[in-house]
Amino acid sequence: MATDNNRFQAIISHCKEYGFIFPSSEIYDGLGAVYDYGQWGSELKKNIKDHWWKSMVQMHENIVGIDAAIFMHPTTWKASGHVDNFSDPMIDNKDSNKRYRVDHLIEAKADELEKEGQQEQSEILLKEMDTLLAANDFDGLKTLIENNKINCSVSNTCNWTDVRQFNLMFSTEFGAVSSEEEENKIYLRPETAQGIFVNFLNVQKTGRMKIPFGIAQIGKAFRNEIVARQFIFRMREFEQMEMQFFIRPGTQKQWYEHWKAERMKWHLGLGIPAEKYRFHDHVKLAHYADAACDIEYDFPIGFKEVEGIHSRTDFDLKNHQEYSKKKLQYFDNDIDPATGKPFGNYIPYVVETSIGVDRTVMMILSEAYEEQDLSTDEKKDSRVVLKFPARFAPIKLAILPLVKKDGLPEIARTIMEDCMGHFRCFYEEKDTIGKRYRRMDAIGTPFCVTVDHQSKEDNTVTIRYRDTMLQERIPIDKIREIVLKAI
RNA sequence: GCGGAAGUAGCUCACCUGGUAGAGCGACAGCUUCCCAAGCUGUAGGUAGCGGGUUCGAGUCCCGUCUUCCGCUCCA
Repeated sequence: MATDNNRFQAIISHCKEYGFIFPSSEIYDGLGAVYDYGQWGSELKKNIKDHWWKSMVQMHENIVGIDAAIFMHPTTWKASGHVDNFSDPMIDNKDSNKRYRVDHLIEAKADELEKEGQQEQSEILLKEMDTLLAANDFDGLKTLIENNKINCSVSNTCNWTDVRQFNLMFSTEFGAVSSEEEENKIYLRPETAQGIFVNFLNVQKTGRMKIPFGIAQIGKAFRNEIVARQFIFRMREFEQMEMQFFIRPGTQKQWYEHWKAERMKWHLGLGIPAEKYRFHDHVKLAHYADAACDIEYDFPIGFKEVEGIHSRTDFDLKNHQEYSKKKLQYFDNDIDPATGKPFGNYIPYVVETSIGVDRTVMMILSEAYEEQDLSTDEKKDSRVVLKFPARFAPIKLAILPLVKKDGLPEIARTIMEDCMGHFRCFYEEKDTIGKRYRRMDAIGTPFCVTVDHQSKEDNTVTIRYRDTMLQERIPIDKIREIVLKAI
């Protein structure tokens, strides 16, 4: 793992040095677990998103996309379970460094008291806890723990930190006038999915969508992380590409398996070998799921989750229906072969595929990054090359006059004019040709064409391939076609 | 959160036991060059993370602080 970690660090350095990814607000010492995409990183990321969108939306007649706002009505997060499940006061034991939810800790003590026959004591304890929790009285909660001599089960001591609130969600104030009032508080979405659920009927009706159908979305989400490390793998502000697939109740198992297989096919289609992937089935399921798994990729830091496939049941739509008092149901006219009657009215079940954009970027980078030793007997030589699939490369084509005189730049410029409207090109006339090739390797440009004196005679150039470093002579008017075919 | 290490030019690093900062690469300008980095000339770039202390004098010693990396913990 030690060398793998070096590889991981090398990739991070390379990303910064070659304009892919910078730490956020670096001139102010950075902002924890937030990163900015630079000139080439943003191109790479955009290409990945475009590819996903194309394969999920464009290639499926029954899937459409939306772009919901990041701000949502606060009740959304009550309905989704995010408020209740992820904003509990926590406390750490200083000796064992074990972290507990305060309510769990106290409830366990109450259970214990009850078992010992101290029914009354137990009830008093729980009642006090409820009062303090309702009042957000953290000092009081700590005192309660200490007074009742509640020990950590690992260290068996009562040496506790202060009670702190763990907030999964970022909150902000809605409205220009600042106020202490709670009702002005709204959250930055911690997942994009809810924007799809609250628009379920809008899309279904206006798009005349028939079950089974999907709604896709690419967008930012925000979560406070307990530990924030590992580069862009775990960020506070991140981007998701997800699709919620609405289905008949009872068919969830079959669709879950379908999307598991489909999504893995997509991953293998990136040119990444199968042994770099594995499924990881969730044993402990989130509050909304009846089956869930991750697709994990073998990063330099080990196998880690890139994508999640969840069978979310009707949890979300059912809760939104309850909280909003609006019917979120689908009328299914199709005939059920089992009964000979229409399926009728129901809240659809949902299978979700959710892939992290930033994690995919990191996966593509990890897969592409290669340090090569090109030494011969005469001379030591090496290069760093990013072997991106051509469709993801930030720059598709570099156009290089061999020397910057004798009319060569002029010819190169006409090639530039011809190609720049079709894909990202880069023109460069500085330095020796070898140096320019290597610079392009470092940012993963798949093709370089070089204009030389022969170009003036017969309108040909040499095209040089990034991965093999081989060159061949091609007519100038074929360049565009060759690159377009590859991307 | 705890423990360890490190923070000097864009990058990698040097300055040994305190005396007012240097190299290579890179960048830029030019020369040379007819196909794979490290040929020649020139230029720019650092108040040594930040704050304080000791000292005649600190990058170099001491304290604090911030950031990063490694390990443990945590991971909804």
